[in-house]
Amino acid sequence: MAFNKKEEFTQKEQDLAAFAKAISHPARIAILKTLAQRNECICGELVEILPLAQSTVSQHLKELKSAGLIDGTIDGPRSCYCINWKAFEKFNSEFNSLFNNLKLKNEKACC
Amino acid sequence: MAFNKKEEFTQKEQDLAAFAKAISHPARIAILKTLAQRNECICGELVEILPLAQSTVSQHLKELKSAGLIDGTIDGPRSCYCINWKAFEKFNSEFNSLFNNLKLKNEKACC
DNA sequence: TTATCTAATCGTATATTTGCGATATAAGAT
DNA sequence: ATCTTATATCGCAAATATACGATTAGATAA
Repeated sequence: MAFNKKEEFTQKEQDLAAFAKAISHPARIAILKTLAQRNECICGELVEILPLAQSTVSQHLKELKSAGLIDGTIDGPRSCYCINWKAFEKFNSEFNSLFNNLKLKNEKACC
Repeated sequence: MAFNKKEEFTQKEQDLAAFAKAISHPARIAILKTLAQRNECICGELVEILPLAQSTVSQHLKELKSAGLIDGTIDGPRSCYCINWKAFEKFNSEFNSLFNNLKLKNEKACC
């Protein structure tokens, strides 16, 4: 691959893609689902729930955090995570404005 | 990496992740956006719009098609693509049932 | 202090993705 | 039949992602 061409696209396209990339692994979906149900969750609980090693879970949490989908705070020797609902709202509204709004106009059959 | 552990998760988690993976690149977002606006589109038009080589665009189209997000038919020497809105509906409803419904109950502040 | 417990990071192996040029295929035009 | 034209596929190189064990760092307990 000569070069990464991602910067050649619009910021909205990159943002949507980045959010989608963050939720593009079942382990991260499972993490978010758990956080959504419990409102907050300790890292160790997630390690017990998921069929993955502690280091791998930690890596997935790091990705979700750096993508802005979750927040985390250190609580003594452990780490507490929760969902950043604002990021989900932003994704939802951009996804809708891009696809769901257009859908209403264009649902006629095609190829 | 010893093994790919994706099959260890639920089917819903895998389906959501697969859809997200399909839209996790700005080029594929741009393709879908164009198809949503025009209802259908010839491959060559997409190649002109995107800052990518023809072979790369073709590859992205293949991924979108095998993920079920678009349909394509051969029209003489060219290929016509359009969005499969059903796939978007399914993603939307699963995404909402997983996150947006829970959000209403759990929006209190946390970590 | 030393020991323990929790979580993050490092190092590494392997798998997958991204991208392009070159080639193949298939339909239409000459 | 040959020449375009449009698209798909192949083959390769480089970049990223996935996963784990080992190690490190930080807080509490003994």
